[in-house]
Amino acid sequence: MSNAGPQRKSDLLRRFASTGGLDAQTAIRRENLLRALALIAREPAPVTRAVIARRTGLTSATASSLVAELIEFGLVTETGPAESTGGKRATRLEIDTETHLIVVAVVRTRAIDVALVDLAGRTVASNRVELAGEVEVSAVVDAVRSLLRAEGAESRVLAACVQVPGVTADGVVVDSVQLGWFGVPLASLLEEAIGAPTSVVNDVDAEALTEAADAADGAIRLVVHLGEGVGAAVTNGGTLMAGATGRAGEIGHVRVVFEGARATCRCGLSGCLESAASMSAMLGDAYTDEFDEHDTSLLASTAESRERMAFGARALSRALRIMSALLDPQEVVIAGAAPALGPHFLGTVRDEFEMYPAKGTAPVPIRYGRLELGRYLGPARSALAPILGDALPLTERPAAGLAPVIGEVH
Amino acid sequence: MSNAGPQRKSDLLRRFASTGGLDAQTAIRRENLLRALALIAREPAPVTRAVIARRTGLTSATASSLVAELIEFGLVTETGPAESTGGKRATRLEIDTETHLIVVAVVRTRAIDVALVDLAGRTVASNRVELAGEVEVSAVVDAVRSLLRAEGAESRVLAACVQVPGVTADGVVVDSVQLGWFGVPLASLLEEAIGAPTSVVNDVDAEALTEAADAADGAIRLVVHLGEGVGAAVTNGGTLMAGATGRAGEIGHVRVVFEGARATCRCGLSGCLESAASMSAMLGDAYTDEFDEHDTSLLASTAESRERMAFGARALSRALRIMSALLDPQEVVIAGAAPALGPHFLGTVRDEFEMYPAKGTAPVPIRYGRLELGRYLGPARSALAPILGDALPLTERPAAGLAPVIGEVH
DNA sequence: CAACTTAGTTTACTAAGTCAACAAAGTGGG
DNA sequence: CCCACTTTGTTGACTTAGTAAACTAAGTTG
Repeated sequence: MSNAGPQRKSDLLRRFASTGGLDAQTAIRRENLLRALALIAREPAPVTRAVIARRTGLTSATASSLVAELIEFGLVTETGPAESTGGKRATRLEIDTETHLIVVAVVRTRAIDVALVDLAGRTVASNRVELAGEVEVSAVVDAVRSLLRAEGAESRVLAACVQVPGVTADGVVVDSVQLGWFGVPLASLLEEAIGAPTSVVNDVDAEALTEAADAADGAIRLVVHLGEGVGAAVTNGGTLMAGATGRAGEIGHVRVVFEGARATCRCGLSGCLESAASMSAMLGDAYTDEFDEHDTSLLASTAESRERMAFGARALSRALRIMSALLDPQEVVIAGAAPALGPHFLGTVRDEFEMYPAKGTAPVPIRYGRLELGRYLGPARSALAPILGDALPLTERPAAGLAPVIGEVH
Repeated sequence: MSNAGPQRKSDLLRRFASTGGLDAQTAIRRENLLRALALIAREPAPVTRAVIARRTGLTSATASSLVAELIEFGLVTETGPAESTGGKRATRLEIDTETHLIVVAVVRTRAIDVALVDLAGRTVASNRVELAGEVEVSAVVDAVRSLLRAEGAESRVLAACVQVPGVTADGVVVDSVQLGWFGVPLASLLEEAIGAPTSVVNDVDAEALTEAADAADGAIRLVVHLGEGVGAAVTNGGTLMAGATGRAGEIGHVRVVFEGARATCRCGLSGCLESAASMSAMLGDAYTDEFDEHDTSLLASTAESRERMAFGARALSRALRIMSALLDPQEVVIAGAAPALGPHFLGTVRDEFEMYPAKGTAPVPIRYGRLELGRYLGPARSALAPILGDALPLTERPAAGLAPVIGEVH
């Protein structure tokens, strides 16, 4: 780290931040830099300058020049020589995890989690601030500032993202009933406080992006979130399909049960997917906002709860059949708190799904969301998206034995 | 037309045909050429070099150079001066309809339609060849050759597309039960015969592309095709979403009717969407392969047929509710032979759709496919896609009073 | 150890942008 | 009516970032 952080960072932002007014020449250079970066980040085998040249079709001279710039920016480092393949040994390239950090803040109704994530996706520091009453916007800024100061990382922040429950658009929390926030320009507030570009993301979208982390270009993935309600998201490559009015995925109140609908849904109608397949519908009072996804003790304890889950699985698979026939996705992910329902529920959904195999459709793997990926990857990816697109998958597992520091920070 | 066709054409193909081995510099030039071309084709107001410079953010020097090249290629022409806006009068630019032509062949079970379409989307010549027995591959080549000779247009063909019923992939008719063709490399056969790049497209996909003709970037459209079966397609901007295994849109045999399913579907199961909402299911024997979409005489004549249509509308709207909640599309298009079902059917679908408005979703316009756009636009767009992307919308209406020449050509 | 391979850099060249000056052809006020 | 001002489009000098090919560096293998 010969070159100081802030210097390097502003160069980087100038090169990558798509402020619209990019001229054509720098745009293509940006494209090539990102292609090289994506290769280094995603390829399982060691990547060298020669590999970049071969895989991108660029000349080795260009590959060298791209790598030089990526190293200059603190995005990539050389990590010793690779084995020879019959000639001079190549120099391994890896993502630089020492220079830049991503700030992630997850705002919940009773707590704020703040984390620092490196460019490989490892959580290098985290902290939870418990909250007494309502969530104030300033509490988010304070929580972030505290952790940065504690880690001495103020100058290493490349980008930040705040995850909130509710409707978000363009850095603004448009409508969050859970937090009581309406029209809060959260991104610009935090941006001013920490001096790094900040994005704001919805919790369901963040989760879908986490699941789509290693997506190849053009891969379609259908993510269904089960929580208090039911939502869905479609990811195309590494990006979300937002829909014409930004309301794609609102499948919770679509009617799927036409006979034997249990009760009226909170929306006023009956037979909604949500009233059958949400966590609340299946677990009743056992499911709360602070539900622990790893606790499976409450499940399937009574005949009634088993029956509820079977009913929910049936309703869910109905919706899944249509959606997956339409999109022919790579896979279907059932995320949110659903993994806590255990293998039996997933099995039931699969069985129901395959009970009516639609002619002409391909079999689709259905799996649970990967809780072990950690909750910070989706927002971290969102933070980087405006700068580096989805070049960095951030799929590295969290470092073993790193327990989050729980407690107040002032 | 000072510069002869073939010369110009090969230059054009060299510049645009994405043979993969494009180097980075020519790639960006290609991009800019297409941006300029798309502006000229799509903008309602007259486009000039100055407009291109302003809208693309490129300098006026670059805009001039781009336009010069487009004119050289026979894609654009100057059409007189525009009004002054306080200074020198600009030169209007329009798509050149005199130089290049697109060949479209539509293969049906008993006839082949061939058409020549100009770059504005106008059908400038067409012919139908009625067939006695089975459709031979050579008949397609002959039909195209005949029309080209009759019009003296052999050297003006920029690209071609053949539309066939059945499964197609990469220029090959993989499986067409209707034609009895399996693994026919149709594209390369015709390409050799006429010396222009040729693509092969499925009829449902072609239709969806026609409907998405004027799509803005990133616009999501859901097109449902009603014919002998039921299929769907999702278009994102001007391109089709194919799915992980190329089987997106196969919603015909998804179960949507759970109570009171009429009969077993031809797939062996019951309650399929197709068994309720296909044209065959709703019209019975009145619907055949050679159904005339403009003939509405058979419809709703009996109480039973009215009831069948209502049942079909209900089943269809169930599927539509989920799909549109998931994708939040700009609009839903009911295409295929459906427009022949008249306004009453569409009204029923809309009513059923809106009967259970899912909370959180946006209202979606549902409309019939636009038969008046003509059947050649989708394939024509597919023909150009490998060369010009979707720069040219081809949305011009067919020239009034141009009746297709019906009869044998030898 | 010589011959071959592979990695990566250096140098000359090229494509295609930007910038700024300028010519061409209009409009409009005194 | 003429001169100042606008707008369009072109021309030429300069810049960015690519390619191609020669070259250096550092290995492996017969």
